[in-house]
Amino acid sequence: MDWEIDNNKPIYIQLLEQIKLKIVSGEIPIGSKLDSVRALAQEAEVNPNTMQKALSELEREGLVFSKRTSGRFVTDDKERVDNMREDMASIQIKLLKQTLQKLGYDTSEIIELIKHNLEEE
Amino acid sequence: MDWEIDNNKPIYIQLLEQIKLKIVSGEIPIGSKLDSVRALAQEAEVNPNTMQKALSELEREGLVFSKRTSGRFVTDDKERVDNMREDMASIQIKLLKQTLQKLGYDTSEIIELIKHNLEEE
Amino acid sequence: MDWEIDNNKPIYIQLLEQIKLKIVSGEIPIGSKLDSVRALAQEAEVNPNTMQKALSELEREGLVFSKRTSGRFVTDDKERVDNMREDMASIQIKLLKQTLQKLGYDTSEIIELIKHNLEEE
Amino acid sequence: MDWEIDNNKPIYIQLLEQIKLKIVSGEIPIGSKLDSVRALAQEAEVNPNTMQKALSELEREGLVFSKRTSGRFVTDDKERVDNMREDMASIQIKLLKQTLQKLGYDTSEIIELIKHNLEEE
DNA sequence: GTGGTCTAGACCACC
DNA sequence: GTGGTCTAGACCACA
Repeated sequence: MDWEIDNNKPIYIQLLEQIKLKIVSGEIPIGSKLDSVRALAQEAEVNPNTMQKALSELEREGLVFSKRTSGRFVTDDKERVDNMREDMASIQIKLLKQTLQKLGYDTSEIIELIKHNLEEE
Repeated sequence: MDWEIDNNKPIYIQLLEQIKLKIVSGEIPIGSKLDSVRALAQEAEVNPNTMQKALSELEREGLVFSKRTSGRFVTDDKERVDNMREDMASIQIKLLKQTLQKLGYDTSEIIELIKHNLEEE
Repeated sequence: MDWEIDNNKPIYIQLLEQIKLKIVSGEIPIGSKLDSVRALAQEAEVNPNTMQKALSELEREGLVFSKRTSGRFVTDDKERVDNMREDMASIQIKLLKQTLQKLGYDTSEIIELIKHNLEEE
Repeated sequence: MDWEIDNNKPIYIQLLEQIKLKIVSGEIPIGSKLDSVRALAQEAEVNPNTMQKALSELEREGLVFSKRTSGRFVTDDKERVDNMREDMASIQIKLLKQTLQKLGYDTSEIIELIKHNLEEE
């Protein structure tokens, strides 16, 4: 697992987001066991408390659950994960649309812009 | 000018972004005079210092300049504003692309998704 | 750290300049940790906000970066610091040259003048 | 007379400095009559009050004097002007020396630097 | 009246 | 404890 941490956002949020992305994208399969907090923390070079906070948050969101003694697991609720993936995509796209509209682009221009930007490189 | 402030981001950043959007979208015309710091602060119901900070940032970005005793003005450099508009759009689109890729969508899926989401509503 | 504040310039600019000088001259080593905003402010006998403003500027210039909870550090980019040192010197010299030219001295006179003034004392 | 005004310094200071330079450099000859405040203000595109302030200041410094009804004149005290020219040069050079020393250059390095910078271009 | 600076003091999230 | 943000209120030079 590769981690990218910068100083502009709370670290635990960054951890949270990156784990979340890996779960919904399937890079971390549903039902699989996560490494220990300590191991993850070491890997990401953060304080274990910080990693702990990220995981607790994921638990709150239902993406992850812990079995008392055997560790933490990714939820095995495929539907939930799939929905989340679609929702995240949909939300991002709508936010983009909003922003571009505020910038004064109309719908047809937006489509043009996106095509142009997606194609290049 | 209408202001929307929430608690998820520093206020001065939100002010900054909203003014910026209005400038690049043309809602505030290039070369025009802005209201005084105090007036804007009152309108947005924030402390004058906070508004000042937002405007200073805009000044750093070259979107705005101040004449010490006669007020603050939007730059009259049309090209700069236009470029900034395009850049902002382009950056947003690329960020979306990145996020969707991290979510595991490939380029053709991304295009499908966007079409689907833009058309609805 | 010794501070010299007068009333001819904004305080935060003076703080900024003095810290900058100490960094580029190596008096404050690259990569080292700065005292906390509060400590520095107390030392310089200014309001913490004023010191904060000075440090934020330095951060904008890339000479310093902050880790939100562990403090502020001098950049460890030696090249950047060295370049800045050279640039600052070069700029000062060119400004001097300009001024002396405006005073009506030609290049050879300028060299004479400088020699004369540098040697004495 | 060509004027360069920016927004980073008090305008009257900029006017003052530019007139002063032109007097000590001889561009405006000693004993000569200055244009009227109104004419100068128009030329420099500033408020007459501002130009007035600059000239008053020059008067205080003894570089300029006014004859009740016939206008303002540059002092005809050649020695004073010459001294001022030399002093200004000398002060600038000493300031440069100080700055470079604070940047950590020793005297021989300073000479090298200056040679290098003066020769180029 | 304008932008700009400064202080004092408070609060917050983060680690 | 750290940096960061925000408010309230004051003062200044400039035009």
